[in-house]
This record gives sequence, C-alpha cells and structure tokens, in this order.
Amino acid sequence: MLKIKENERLALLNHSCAHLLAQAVSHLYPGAKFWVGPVIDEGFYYDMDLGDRVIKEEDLPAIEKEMKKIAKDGKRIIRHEISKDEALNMFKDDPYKLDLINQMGDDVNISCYTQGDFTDLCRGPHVESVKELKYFKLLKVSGAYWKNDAHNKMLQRVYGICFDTKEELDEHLYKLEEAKKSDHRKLGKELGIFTLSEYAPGCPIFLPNGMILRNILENFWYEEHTKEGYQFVKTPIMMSRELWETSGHWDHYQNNMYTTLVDDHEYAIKPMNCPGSLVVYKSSLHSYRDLPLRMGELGLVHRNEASGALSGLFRVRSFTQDDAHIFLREDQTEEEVIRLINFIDRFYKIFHLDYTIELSTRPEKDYIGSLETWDRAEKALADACHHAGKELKINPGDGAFYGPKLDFHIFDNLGREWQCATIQLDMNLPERFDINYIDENGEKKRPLMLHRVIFGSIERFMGILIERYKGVFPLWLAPEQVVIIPVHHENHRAYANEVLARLKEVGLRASVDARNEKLGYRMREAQTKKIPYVLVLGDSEMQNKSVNIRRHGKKDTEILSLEECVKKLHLEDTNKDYVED
RNA sequence: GCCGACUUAGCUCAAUUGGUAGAGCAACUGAUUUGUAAUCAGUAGGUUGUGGGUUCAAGUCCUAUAGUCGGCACCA
Repeated sequence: MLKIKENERLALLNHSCAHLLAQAVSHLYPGAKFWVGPVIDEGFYYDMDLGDRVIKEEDLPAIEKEMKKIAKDGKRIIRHEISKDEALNMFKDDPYKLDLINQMGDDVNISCYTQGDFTDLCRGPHVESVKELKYFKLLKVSGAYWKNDAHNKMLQRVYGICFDTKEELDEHLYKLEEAKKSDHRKLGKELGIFTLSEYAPGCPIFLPNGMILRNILENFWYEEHTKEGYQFVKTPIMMSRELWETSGHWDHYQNNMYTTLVDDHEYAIKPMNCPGSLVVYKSSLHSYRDLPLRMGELGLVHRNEASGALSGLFRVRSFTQDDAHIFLREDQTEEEVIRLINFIDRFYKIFHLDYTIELSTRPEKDYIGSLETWDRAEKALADACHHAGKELKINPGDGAFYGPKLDFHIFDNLGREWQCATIQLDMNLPERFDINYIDENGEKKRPLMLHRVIFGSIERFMGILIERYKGVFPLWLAPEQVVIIPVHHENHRAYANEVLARLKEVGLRASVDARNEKLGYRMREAQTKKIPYVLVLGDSEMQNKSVNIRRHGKKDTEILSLEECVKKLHLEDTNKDYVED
C-alpha cells in the first residue's frame, strides 16, 4: 500500500491540496472555520467547522469543481512570517486558529501561506503555485471530533488524495476499487464462510466452510502450542460478580460487559479469559520448578463494543481469543518474551503475513505498580524484541494500566491496521488474586503473569486471511480442496467416485460434481468458488487411470496418473510451507 | 456512542415528477448428453428492514427505530 506521508514530493503535494480544499470550502461555505489539514498515509484531510451545515458525499463534486477552478487560476502560494501578536490579531475571529497560535511559544515566528483570497496558518512547506495541483480526488467525508476528543464539537472532515500525474491518480483509484473485491465481508459471504444476522449484531455466524477453516486453524494452534510446552484449559463464559470485582473488571470494564441476574445473583459474561486462568492457577499448588507455566485457552469472550465500531470479522462483540497466560519469575521474562516473539513470527510466516511491532509504555496516570517495576518491564519487552532481531515502534503512554505490552499489527486490504498478536505483562492480577509459587527455600513467592494471543481473535485472523489470500487459500486451509468433474455425468461417474475415494483416503476435502451440466458450467463454478484444484475425468483418463488436473486461476492443465495426483496433492496438503513452482 | 450514506426475491441489481414491484444468477421441473468460466424452455419466489404518519394512491415523501457500511471516538 502506497504511503503518501513517507514520500516527500507526494506529502508536499497533498498538504498543498488540503489548503486548496479549504480555500474552495471557504468560497462555497462562507463563514467556515478551519482546524487542521494534515497529510496522512492515504492522502490528506481537512477538519472544518461549518456551523450547522454538513458536507455530504454528494457535495464533493461541487467542491472538487471549485478546487479545479482555483487551481486553474494559478495563484502563487506565498509564505509570510509574522510574530505571535500579529498572528493573534490576524486570526482574532477564528477560535480554532487562536487555539493553535496559543499553543506556540511567544518568541517564535509564525508562518502563514496565502494563495489568492485565502490565507492559512501553516508550518509548510508548500508547492510554488496552486497550478501544480491538477490530479486530485476527494474520497470521503466524515465527522471528526475537535482535538480527537468525543466531548468536543464534531467537525466536518473531508478526505482526498493528490498526485502529479493523471496516470498515478487513476492507478491509485483503480487499486482502491480492486481492493474492495477481496474484502473479507464480500468473500466471506460468497464462499460460505460466515454471515451476520440482525438478531446478533457484531456476533458472526460461522457457516460450514468457515467451520472447516476455523477447525484447521484451531487444530494447528493446539498442535503448535503443545510442541511449545503449553497446557490447555477451558473456563466458563459466565462467572459471578465477585470474580470480576477481584479482577477489577467490575470497576474498570463494566461498560463493555454483559451482565445478568441468575437466581438474584449477578453474573457477567467474560470479556477476557484472564480471571478464569487465575482461578485455575489457584486451584492447585505450584513449585518454582513448574515455571514458566504456560496455560492456553481458546476462550470465547463477549464485549459490548460501540455499535459504530463493528466491522465484519475485524471488530466484533463475540469472539474467541487464542489466549494463554504464562506464570513466571521476573528473571524469566526476557527469555520467555523472545520465545514468544519467535513463536509469533513462525506463525505469521506460515500465513505469509507481514506485521509491525509496537511497544506500548506506561500511561501518564492511573497506572499501578512502581516506576522501577515499569521501567524494568518495558526494558525487558524492548530488549526481547531487539534480541529477536525485530524492529520496534514505541507508543508512549499507550500501555494498559496494569503493564506494558507488545502489539503486533497487520494491515487489511484497505490499508487499515489491526492488532492481532499481543504480549502483555501484568503486574496487577497476580497481586489481586494473591497467587503464589513455592521457591527453592520453601517460601511463597509471587509470580509474574504474561497475557498473550497470537491470532488475536480467530474471527479477526480469519478476516485477515481471507483478504490476504483473496479467498484462494493455500491447499491446507482451503475448505473445499478438490472438485472432480466427470465429463459425462453418467459414463464417467464411477471412475470419478473411485478418484474421490482415493483422495479421501489421504484426507483431502474433495467432492464430485456429476450434475447434468456442461463441463464449462461446472468448471466456471469451481473457479468462482476458488477451489484450488479441479480434476476433469473423461474417456482417456478413465482408460489410463489418470486425471486431468488444473490449478485455480491457471489456464493450463496437466495429465497425471491417479497415484501421482494423490501423492502430489497429499504432499501439498500436509506441507504448510508449500510454494508453487 | 457521534457525523454521513445505504437497506427492494437466497445473491447482484432495476423501477419517470408518488400511479399495477421487475431482470439476471441461484432454486425447482423438463428437454439436452456435455472436454476446461455460463445449453435451452418453463415454474415458483416479495406486507420493498421494522413501526407510525402524509396522500385518492407510498419502494418513492415525513417520522421513529434496527441493521450494515465509510470515518470519528472507543479498542484491558
């Protein structure tokens, strides 16, 4: 995905285009006031206060037209530097600009840019003249809270993008359209993976094909975690109020929790699995020899997410975290985190996913634990990341109140970033639940706790996978792997069933399409359903005990003996690193 | 939750200024007997998301509400 912000020329162009947008809006919406208009990876936007007026999608063409008119007029963009006092005077009627100016130091010069009848406070730089702004497009409108604060007024935000040439712009717009074709919501419906019902907003329903994929992922997860030395538990999805009071969720997280009364007693549906894990931990004694104790749970959680946040499989109210809680001594932290990072890396490589890692550090306030503990914990996470050879972006103050965390982010098809894996240090719950282990000297000690997920949520991860593979899954993940098409629905049916039986013997998910339809019709359907392999069987195949095999998306076909075919497909099915030649 | 858009058959979409809800695909029935992306014909399929209202008349206008989508806020 193209990142405008990282390209110097495009950043310049897009920022200037934001000013052009503001100028056009100032003509069409007299009295409009302007907040900020930054460059972002996707282009630019400008936040504006239009009083009671709102800009709708249908208004964009008129604004674009005005922008083109101004650009054609070709005014130069001129920079002035003025003192803070002059600036305060100049923008005295504009509360937004005054707010910006007041944030600046008293002695600095403030720069303004003027193009024709429009002057905007701005650090710059800008292109020489509005003439350079030819190939742009306004993309979308939305509301946006002033200063990103939901208590403030909602401003009007218009997004757009600008390029140097028509070709670049057209190509970009084309790519945006193309990306929509592999949207997991569209493919999820077409491929019978999941559906949404208005009876359960934000709670995806998995269909038979989706369940095949999901079961494969879960089995894979259990296998890999078993190899890594994990144990598994399953804790209840509903537990009593007292548990959540102990964990702190009742006070800190109740807005997002579903609660209910059972026989006059309050219960909550779990929004997280950790309290359950702690109950498990406390159900027996633990020796220092058992640490690190890795306790995994594919745990179904429910969170009452804001209605506006819901989005396909990416943001849901009901989801399964591939959770695990690791109990360890503080001196084991770095080693365990390195191990986790490598584990996650191994997972993501298998699914051909690129990711970025972010370290979220101590919040400014409302955190628990001492500064020293935080510093040590943050350092342990950062060091582990470096030792694992991974780059790290710091998110200052973004940690949970109970500890710092490493987040792993993956981009979706539309360039949006989603957190999947996370490794979180918890300095709070061990305390609250008063958990212990017995050390070498027979004394009680408090272990540290790590929360971690790798998929993040199975739902979100499936969404990511659907988009990553555009619905054409690697063989081992494909819900339907092979479709066998007898050329003649009666004459070749027996042989087709024979081939089917052989494929099933080696565990392949195959079916015979012996409908009374033309070959082309059935072939088309197999392609539409993105089935990895189609085997066509006619007279010659039947005589020679062979198959005519075709890979999804390829035009060419190949004749293999039945046994060669079974061997080839079985090999590919059981090899997750399989790469086509 | 906030700003905006959308919601018509299982799916994808049509329906002048308010004037009898249609098409393709899918499904079903029959004909056809098939060699790598759509054989032909027929049948059935709907309280236009839901509830109110305006009107002689509402898919269309007003209103409330739900869901979905694009952003914003949120995301332990």
